Order: sequence, then structure tokens, then C-alpha cells
Amino acid sequence: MSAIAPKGDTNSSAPGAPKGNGGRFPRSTRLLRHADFERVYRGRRHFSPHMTVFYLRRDQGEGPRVGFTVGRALGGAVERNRMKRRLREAVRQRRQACSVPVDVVINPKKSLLTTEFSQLLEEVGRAFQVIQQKLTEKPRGQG
RNA sequence: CAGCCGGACCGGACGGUCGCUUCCGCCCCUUCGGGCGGUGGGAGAGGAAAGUCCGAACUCCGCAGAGCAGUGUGCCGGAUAACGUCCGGGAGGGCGCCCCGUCCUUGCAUUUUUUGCAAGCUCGGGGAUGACUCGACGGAAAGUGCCACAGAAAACAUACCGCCUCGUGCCGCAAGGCCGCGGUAAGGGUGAAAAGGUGCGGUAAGGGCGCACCGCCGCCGCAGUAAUGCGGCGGGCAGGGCAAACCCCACACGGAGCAAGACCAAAUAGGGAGGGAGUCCCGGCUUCGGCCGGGACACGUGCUGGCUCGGCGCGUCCCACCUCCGGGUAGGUCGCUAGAGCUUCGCAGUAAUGCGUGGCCCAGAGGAAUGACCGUCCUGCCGGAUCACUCCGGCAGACAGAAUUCGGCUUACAGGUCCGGCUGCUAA
Repeated sequence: MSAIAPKGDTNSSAPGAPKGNGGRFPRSTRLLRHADFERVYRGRRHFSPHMTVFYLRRDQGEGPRVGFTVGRALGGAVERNRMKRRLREAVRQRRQACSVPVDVVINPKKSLLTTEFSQLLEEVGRAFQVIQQKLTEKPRGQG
């Protein structure tokens, strides 16, 4: 279990990614409360082809907390569950890309159901990079 | 073997890597509550989990009065915790078969026409039968309403054509025709439906006018737990359809639902109860300020299923002030899964099902776990190669996701398995 994980720095290379790509996603790093969702909706947004990502800096802790919203308009229970599960799996594999404390809400579009999983991984990874960049830049520029 | 119909069942299989929820063991931390710490092991969507259409369990609402309104059910018996479900039975409709009458066509016989026979066919009636099939199957001799078009007439029925009697009627040599008063529901025609059907008699022509059989109504007897069936006797016969139109009859129904409900309980805000006294009357006390008890009225307010009535409660201007007590929200815990549970065998029963016995533990989430990726195989389709067996490549594998839990119903569904029946073909 050791050999793969500590790759540490390096930039956005290695899209192929090692096979049994690690990463955990326990419940403590999920966004579960209504109030949290409401707060994040008032924050910043990032748009990508198959989803909209809301995010807002948090005061304590570290790393991202992620929640998903899949409305009734996106399909039946089976389709909505599938979207959430694919997203959760993608986030699990890519959330190390972001280390700042931040709350994230991902709102998928219907097309997410049919995209390749590798494409989804790439998209989620890019979103985390963008969040990391914006939130580390900003404090310097402002003060 | 193929096709069709009916019923039952399955709902891709195996493996790998990385995750999620939950339970158990051990370790670690602990403010001893626990831990959204580690590690090992176990479990983790469906036949419909769906629609939320019925029935229950469970929970709460002061065990819930009367009338009206409302909703549901509707042949009989049984099963069941219960049901609108299931099983069995009874009547009825459909389909197939037979018989009778009838319309038309064809052929044959006879022949001036007529008529008869046979086959097919139209319509109507009757009969027996089925591992077949259908279903809101109480009531239309309580009332109201509706019945398009067609038709003379569509409901205390109707006279268009036709048929028939009659007439000091008219025309005509006559046969007959026309006109008129009537009779008539056999025939034609309309329609989904036209005052039971068929036959014989009777009649001016007709008609339950009379008779026989069938149908209908009533009574009696027998069989059956009953629906009902069979038989006898009597009555010439009441009467269109629609009750999934209102309605009538019988029976049943209190309401809301696990976001039920119980407990713990932040931040913020400040809530409730009592006193601080509506009006009038009566009684008592009085330091003459009032106080206490009872009653009436008024107003406000809560509960009583929707309305009305009725009933049961509570309160009495405002503000300051005094005394006492918490309640609710976010969040958390419980409810929350061992149950009308699943299953083996035996017994009872036609069956639904019940009883006995042995075995089993089978999801419990809560912005909502049950996943992602890969490999091998399976099934189907397409393309290519091959004489062929077969091989290679690609695509597809439905409907659909537990949310308190059960029993049903309904709807959706790729592909497949088994059983039974019918038809066709081949073999025996």
C-alpha cells in the first residue's frame, strides 16, 4: 500500500493514474447538512461541461468537504443514484488535489450519466485544481 | 419439432483491485458519555422495492352525542388479523356444437304456375355440453332524468305501407278501383330496442281470442348450510334500455399518519400560569375602601371528523409591577426491524388455508450506504473468414432503487426455464 501513494508534489501529470488508485472518502468529509448547502450556494462557482461546482472557504479543518445535489428533474431514482455514485467515486479518487479547507457542492447535468468515467475523473480533478489555485491566490492579492 | 393459449418460476454467472453503510471481536484515544480512529471478520435492494388503489399492525388525538351530508361494499358459502384479496359453488353473457323456423343464392325433381328435397348463407328461437372464457352479479311492478340518427310511433305506446268488415257514397258491364266510418300488430319498412316465442285451432282480417310446449309471475313440495335447482298446481301475462345517471335498499366506516409519536437539548428571541378584578342580581362579612360564595348575561377562546344543533372546558380592559414554571427550533437518541417472518417433512381439507414438527436469521440509510473499474464466461443481434464444425471483431442484456412493517391489487419489463391444453407436420 505504500508504493503508490507518496508521489507528493509534481504538477498535473499522470492522467493515466495507477491502477488501484487509493483515496478514501469517509462520511466526515461529506457535506450533509442543509445549512451547509445553503451557505455554499452563496459562494463562488466553477462551470464545467457536465456539472456546476459551488465552493466556499471554510475557517477550520483541512481539505475539502463535498456534497452533491441531484434534483428530481434529472431523472428517476435509479438515474439520480447512478450520478451520485459516479460522482462520489470520482471525488474519492481526486480529492487529494485540493488541500485547503473548503466546502464544495457539485450539481451535475443530465449528460453526466453517459460520459466516460475517465473523462469524469479528469473533469473533477481539474475542478479541484482550480479551487486550490483560486483560494491560495486570493489572500495574498487582497492583503 | 413448430405455432398459439393458460399457469408457475428465474431476472445474467464467477473472480480481482479500490471504496461506502452497518454489526461483532481485538487494539488505541477518552472529559468514561463516547470516538465522523486503526485492524480482522460477517451482512448489504425488488419481483415488482414502483403507482399509493384497498386492507391491517403500530402511534397519537379529551373513547369520538344527534341529525344531515360523505365514502365504500353489494349472488352464496368458506379462508384470513383484515380486505374491494384468495378458494369453492350458483345463475347469466360470449365462443364452439346440435335442432327448429325464416331470408337469399345455387343445384336437382316435378312442372303452366305451384311445390318438394339438398347444400351454402342472413336473422330469430330453443337444447345439451366445456380442465374454455368474461365480470362493481342487490333493486328498473318507489320516484326523477336521458335514449342521438332513423322511424308513423321511443313509452298512461304507435296505424306510414299493408290486411279486413261495413256503406242507398262515386266510377265501372264486370273484376275491381277511389272515398269515408271503423277493426287489426299477422306481413313490410326503421332501429340497439317496437306490448313474450313456435305451432295448431279460431277469425271478416287479426290478436293469449282458445289450446300444447318453451319463457314469465305467484303458491306448495322435495334436494341443498345457502345462492339455487327440480317437480306439481294456479294465473293469459304484469312488460323497453341505462342504476360505471341521480336514486332506493342492506351492511360497514371517528380522524390523522413513522415528517406518527417518545425522550435529550445549543445559539438567538422571550413564552406561559396566578395576582393586579367585564356588567348585573342575590346572600354573608365589613375598619364602608371593599372582600368571599352563588347565579344570569355579554364577549373572547379551546376541543368535539365536514356543516348545524347540542355538549364539555377556560378566561374577563390596557400598562407598570410581584411570584412561580418552563416550552419550542437547529441538532441528537429511540421508534427501526425476530416478523400475521422464511423454510423441510407430516396430517386435515376439493381448494384457499390451518395445525404439528425440525431448521434458519435475512438491508436498516437518513442531503439518504448497497458503488467504480477490469477480466473470463453466458444469451441475442450485426459484419467478416470458412465446404462445414467453428473462429475473429463490434454492439446490446430489460423494467427499475428499500425509507415503519406486513397481506393484496394494478401497472412496467430484454431474455430465458418448466408444466398443461389445442392445432399442424414428421416418425412409430
